[in-house]
Amino acid sequence: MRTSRTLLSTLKEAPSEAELPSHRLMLRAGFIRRLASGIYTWMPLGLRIVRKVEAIVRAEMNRAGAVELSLPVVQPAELWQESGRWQAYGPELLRFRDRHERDFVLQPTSEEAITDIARSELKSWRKLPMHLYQIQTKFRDERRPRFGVMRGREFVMKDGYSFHADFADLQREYWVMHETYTRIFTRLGLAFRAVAADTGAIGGTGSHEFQVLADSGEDAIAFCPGSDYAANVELAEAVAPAGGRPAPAQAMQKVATPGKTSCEAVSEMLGLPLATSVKAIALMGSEGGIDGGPERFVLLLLRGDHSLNEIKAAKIPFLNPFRFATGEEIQKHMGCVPGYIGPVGVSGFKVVADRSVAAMADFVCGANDAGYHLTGVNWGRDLPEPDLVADIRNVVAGDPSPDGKGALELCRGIEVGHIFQLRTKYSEAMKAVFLDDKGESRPMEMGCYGIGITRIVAAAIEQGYDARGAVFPAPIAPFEACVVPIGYHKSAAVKEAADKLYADLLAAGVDALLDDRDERPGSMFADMELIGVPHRLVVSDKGLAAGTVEYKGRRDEKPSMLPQGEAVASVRAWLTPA
RNA sequence: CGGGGUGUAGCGCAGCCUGGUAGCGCGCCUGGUUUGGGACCAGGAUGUCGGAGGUUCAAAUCCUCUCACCCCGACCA
Repeated sequence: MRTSRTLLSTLKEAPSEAELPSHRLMLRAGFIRRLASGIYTWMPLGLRIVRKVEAIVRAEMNRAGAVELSLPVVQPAELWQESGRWQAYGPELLRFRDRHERDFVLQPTSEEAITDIARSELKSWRKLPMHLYQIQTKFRDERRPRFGVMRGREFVMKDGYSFHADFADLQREYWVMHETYTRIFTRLGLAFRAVAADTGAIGGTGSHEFQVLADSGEDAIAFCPGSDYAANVELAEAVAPAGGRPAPAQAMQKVATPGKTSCEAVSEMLGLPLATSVKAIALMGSEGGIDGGPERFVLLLLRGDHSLNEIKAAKIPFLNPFRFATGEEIQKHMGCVPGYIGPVGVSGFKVVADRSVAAMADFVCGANDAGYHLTGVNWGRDLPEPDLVADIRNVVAGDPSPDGKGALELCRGIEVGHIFQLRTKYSEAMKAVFLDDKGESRPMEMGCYGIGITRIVAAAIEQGYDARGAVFPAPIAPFEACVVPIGYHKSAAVKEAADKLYADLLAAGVDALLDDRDERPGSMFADMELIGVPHRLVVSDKGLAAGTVEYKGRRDEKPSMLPQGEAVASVRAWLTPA
C-alpha cells in the first residue's frame, strides 16, 4: 500500500472525548471515528488490524476443528421468547419492530439462533460433536459505553458454540478451546492470562476468562506467582487464616470515638492497626432469586482492611438477592445510626462473619451507641458465635493462594475471551435433542466460546504504546514494515531505490507500506510511529551513496544501517517467528 | 439510572462572569522558499456559537426547556 492511495487521517491532537490511551491513539492514528455513543466507523487502517486479528482467530478455530458459519444480526423475538431471554435479558438487548409490527432483536450473542440450527440439523449422535462459530457484529445497548471500542455498543465478536452427546465430550472440547485460545493470544503477541471466572447467570460447571494484562483493565485478577493459579477477583477464594483464633487477651471496653464513623478513622484515633477492626455492613436480603421472598435484615462483618465481594455475598441463600440497607432500616434494627453499628448485643437477625473476622480476637467494632466503639471484643465471651461464617470478601495481595503454593498477587486485565460450559440450558429450553446410539432422545450438551475481536485491537494498544503512538506486535500491526523515502519527489535515485525496496518487500511476502507523500521527513516518521508500524526502512541519497538503508524498529532508541541488498532479507527474518 | 462536566471552524481551545463587529493554534486551499524528526513567508476559505423558546433596542454571553457527548459510580453475556 502507498500512503498516497489510502486514507491516512492522523490527528496531531486527540478529540477531547477520549480519555483512555488506546482510545486517544486510535482516534489520532485514524483507526476509528465515532458515529454515535459506543458506535464507531472502522477506518481503512483500523480495519486492517481487525482483519488480521480475525484471520488468526479464524485460522486457529479451523485448525481446532470448528466450522464457520454466519448467523443473522437481526433475529426474531420468538426465538428469544423460547429461551426465556426475551424476559431475562435487560435493556441491553436492543429490541425493535419491523413494518409488520413484529418484534426483533439485534444479536448481543447468539445461543438461540445457533441452537435453532442445531435442533433442526443435528438430530443424530452420529453428527455430534459439532462446533460452529461465526465472526460477526454484535450489539449490546450498554448503559454506559466507554473507552472507545473497548466497551462499545456495536462490536465484533467471534462466538462459537459446540454440541455434544455427553458431558465428558463437552469437557474435552472445553479444554481443546482452552488450548486454542492460548494459541490464539500467543500468536496475537499479547501478554495474557487464563483465569478462572464466575459463571454468572449462565450457570454451568466451568468457565475461564482470557485476560490481556493492562493497568487500565476493568477486571482485577488474583494470581499465584508460585503456581498456575489465577482467578478473577470476583471468584478468587479468600481462605481462612492459618492458625485459627487466638485466645482473648483483653477485656471488652467501651471507648468514646466521636465523629469517627469509619474503621480507618477509629483505628487511627486508637493507634491500632486497621486489621484489628471489624466493619459491619447492613443488608436487606431475601431468598429465592428474582421472585424472592420477604426481605430480611442481615449484618455482614468484614475486617477493617477488607472489602465486600458482592458476588460472593449473593451466593449465600438468604442474600440472593440483596441490597444495602437504608439509614432508616439500620436505625430500626440496630437502634443506632450508621457509623457506630456492631455485632455486640444485637438480636433478631442473622450475623454473617467473613472467615477472617471469625478468626479474630480482641477486635474493635461499633458499640451500637452513636460516638462509641468497643475494643477488646471476643467471640464466645462478649457475643455469640456468628450465625454463618463465609468467604464474603475480596482477596488482597499477600493473601495465601487457595492452592497453598504461595501468596496471591493482584493485577488488572482486559477480558478478551471467555469460555463456558453451558450444559443443557438452551438445548432443554429450545428442545435441541438428538437420538443417541440406543435410540433415546436426549438434550445436547453445549459449550460456548467468545473472543472480542474489536476489543483486542484496543487491548493490544493499551498493552503497547509510547509517547509517539501505538506499538503493535507485528502479527496485528496495520502494516509489518514501511519504507520512508527522503526526497522521493526530488531525487530520481531515491524514488527508484524506494520503489524497488517496496516491491521487493511485497514480493517477499511482507505487508509493506510506502510513504510516497511529498511530506517532510519528520511528518512521515511521526505518522509511521503513530500508527505503530514495527519496522521502518529509510531510503535517502545519503544512504544510497554508501550503499545502505537505514533501519529502525518501533521500540528502538536509535536507527542502524543495513547494506542495501540485505534490507529485505533482514526484515523478512525479523518477521518470522522463532 | 445517580453524581459531575462539556457543547463556539475539520481537531484543540479562548471569548460567556460584566450583552454591542466571533477569535487563536493546528489542519485545509493558492503562490513562493524549504526538505533527516510534525518547516517558513505571503495570501485565502471555512461558523445556523448543539437545538427550541424567552428577556432585551441588541444574546455565543442572561433565563427556561431540550438534545448530544465525556468522566465517576451502580449495572452486566
